[in-house]
Amino acid sequence: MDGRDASVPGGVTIYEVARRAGVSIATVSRALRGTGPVAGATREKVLRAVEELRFTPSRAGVSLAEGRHAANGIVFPNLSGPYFAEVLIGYEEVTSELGRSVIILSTKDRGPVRELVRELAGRVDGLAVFGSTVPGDVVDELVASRLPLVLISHAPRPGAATLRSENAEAARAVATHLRGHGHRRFAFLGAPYATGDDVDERWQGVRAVLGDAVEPVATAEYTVESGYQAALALLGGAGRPEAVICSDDEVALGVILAAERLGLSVPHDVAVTGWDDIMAARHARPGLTTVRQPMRELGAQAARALDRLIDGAGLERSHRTLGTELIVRDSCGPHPPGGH
Amino acid sequence: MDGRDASVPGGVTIYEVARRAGVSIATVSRALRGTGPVAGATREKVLRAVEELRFTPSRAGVSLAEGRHAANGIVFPNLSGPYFAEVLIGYEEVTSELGRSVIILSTKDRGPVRELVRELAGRVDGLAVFGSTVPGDVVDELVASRLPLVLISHAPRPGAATLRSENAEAARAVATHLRGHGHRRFAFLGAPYATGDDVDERWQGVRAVLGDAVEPVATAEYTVESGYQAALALLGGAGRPEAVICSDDEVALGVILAAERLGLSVPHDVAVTGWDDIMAARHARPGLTTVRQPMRELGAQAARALDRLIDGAGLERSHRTLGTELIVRDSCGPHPPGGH
DNA sequence: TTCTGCGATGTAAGCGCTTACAGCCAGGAG
DNA sequence: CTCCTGGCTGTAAGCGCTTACATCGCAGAA
Repeated sequence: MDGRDASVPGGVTIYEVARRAGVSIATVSRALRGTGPVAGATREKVLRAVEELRFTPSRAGVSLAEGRHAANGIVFPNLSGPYFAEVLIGYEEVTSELGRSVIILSTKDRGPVRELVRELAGRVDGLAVFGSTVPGDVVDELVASRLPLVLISHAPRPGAATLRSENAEAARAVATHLRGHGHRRFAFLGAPYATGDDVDERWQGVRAVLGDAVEPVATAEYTVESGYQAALALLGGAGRPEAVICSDDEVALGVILAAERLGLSVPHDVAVTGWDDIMAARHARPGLTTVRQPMRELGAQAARALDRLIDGAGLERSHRTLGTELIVRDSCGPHPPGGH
Repeated sequence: MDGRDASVPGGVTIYEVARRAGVSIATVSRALRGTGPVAGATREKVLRAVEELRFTPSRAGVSLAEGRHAANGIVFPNLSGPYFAEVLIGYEEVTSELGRSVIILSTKDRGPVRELVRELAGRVDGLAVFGSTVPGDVVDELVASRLPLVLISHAPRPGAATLRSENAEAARAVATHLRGHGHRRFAFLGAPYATGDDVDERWQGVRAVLGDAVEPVATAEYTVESGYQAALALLGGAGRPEAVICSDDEVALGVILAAERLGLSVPHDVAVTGWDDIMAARHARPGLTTVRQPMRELGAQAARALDRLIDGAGLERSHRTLGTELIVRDSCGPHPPGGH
């Protein structure tokens, strides 16, 4: 006679538990949540009935009565590379610890993003959104709706908390380091980028140091494949740059493969740097010089910021920037032995 | 205490829309959902009011009234490597197309898995669960609760649909191919494994062909790092195997790195194979011979199977196996030029 | 003209839960 | 012996929505 216990349709309800335990539904609720006093013997009866009927409170009923969903959302473009996945790991871990579920939404190759985001917004208490995954006016709408909102890797925006890693300074460090190796002609691989996004900031930082010596080059996506393709063209032609600064580790790994394919040695013939310090950067041959970005921490902090916004009644609209670190390996140029 | 927000985040309710449009809430609902007839002019008024008030129906209210959550869950151990992420991509895409949200739960390093899974089960219409992420009795409980359930990469289990990729046959193909290269002493890298899971099936297949010529070797995890560590020990010692069959591409990439570190040439000194055909397998040097597993398709089919279970009233409890394909590259041994 | 049929709309009953409030029943104080 | 107090429990009012059913006009049929 046990029906479904874990879902709305046809599930065991609190009324059945109450009847079985011989108490009222209020008592069942109090016994289960620990709100209000319940006599020991009564609690026993209730718990037994719950066990026997495999009762789990209907989430929809609870949400409606409590006025909260106990769920947070996160919107990202895709999950193909390590970057978004790592951020998601951090986000899910903290959100889960805070007693909320995580609802995901991927926007890549998705038509009705506006509708999907609205739908998502309607079932969460707060939302984390990666920059450039959602049209600006949709973000405006979210802000206007006063939904607790954290924008990740997005330029500071009034009305929403933003969280990102430091870009410009690290980009200058990369450029300076490369110039220290004696390189003179540079390419920055990673466009197209939108004003104010991470890649744009990196480009601005690089440009600030290298000026006209660096040329921006577009890639189709931030993947090994597109880095490879772009690099084949870039390195195969005349006027090959001495160093390629990539906006992303995966692109950089593609560049290294292309160089190898073209018979060029990295870093001797061409230096390469990446960004993010994904796992593969350490294992690549040569080891990829890159900028370490605290990906999981980004997700974790987004989750915590959201939590604060949610029960802090939306007062704190902070803009936080996490530190990054230049990780020098072998792909950027020869280093004295023992240096690491 | 009377709450500040009378409602689930979002604030504006169907009542306000109705008042503003000068109609009843029933009409608003009908106009929005397209159920029942609504005069053109009325619909206009309603839509305008909705627009002006930025109304989004409260999901909890809808769920309660409809008796469904319009959300499906997925439980995986972690999201670190490409495997689970790829499956998740396929799952999310299809689930989203079917008009449901995706709620995720990661179990790795999580204490109260039982509670978390129960909680999740209470807010979804169906659940996809990777094998070995959840204790057996919790699975039993889910089955008993009659929640639509798809077990991914799990041995067929009465009461739940299961979905996996073919393992044993492909494993035999790998073993046979390696033997064709003339290798004699093998190691299988990837334990510890549980009876009936993917890795166990692969091991059984390999063993069926190679018998005592293959020795199982444990790795701590399925990561590059642990493959690397395990291989350092395995290849550094005496009696080094001529071929290492890995249960996972990431482990295999770690083995290749370890071989390089030890000054061994792949495949000349030691052959290596992987499993999954992740992106990096193609880009590795040498290219990694592996078994292609349709990761996204696994997720997509899980989503579709779940959908069928949900509105098919749980009739179809299927056990499906997706085909895999041996992908021969250079890491398994020398091939005649122009071969593959 | 009266009646019928049907499109358009409103009314109200839930969906499963939480919780303010009221009621009840000891036992101790006065 | 009465009154009060405080612990325990029940009653019932929502939470925001969907939808069966009732109602109301109005057009076309008789």
